[in-house]
Amino acid sequence: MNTEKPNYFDLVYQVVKEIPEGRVCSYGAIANYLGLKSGARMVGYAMNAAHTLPDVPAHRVVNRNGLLTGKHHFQTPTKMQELLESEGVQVENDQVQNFENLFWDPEKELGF
DNA sequence: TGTATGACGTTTT
DNA sequence: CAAAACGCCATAC
Repeated sequence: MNTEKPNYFDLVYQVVKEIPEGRVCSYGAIANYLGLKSGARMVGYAMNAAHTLPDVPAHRVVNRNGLLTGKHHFQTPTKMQELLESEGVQVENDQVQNFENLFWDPEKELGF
């Protein structure tokens, strides 16, 4: 009984909102956690809509390379890096340093 | 109503 | 090894 369609956007918001401060996550990781194996695009696009939501730290979500691909969609292209650095995440050349260490895995952190 | 595109990632050529 | 195409679903025009 699943007459309602899976609102991927909402699911993404829930996970992103659970990302602790000073941590970063990747689109694919969220997509994988939600079952969107190849729907990483949806996660990124969801972030675009997430802009209207205050509890969705999209700046903590980066691509698989740890690159701030979506920085250009923020209030200012540098805002994303500013926010990350403000939380303790070192960013250089639009790339998250120590990305592996700061990586926040939903399945792992949430204790799937 | 249909086409085009998008904050990615994986797979194949 | 590198580059290109595909897949996924929703929004925009």
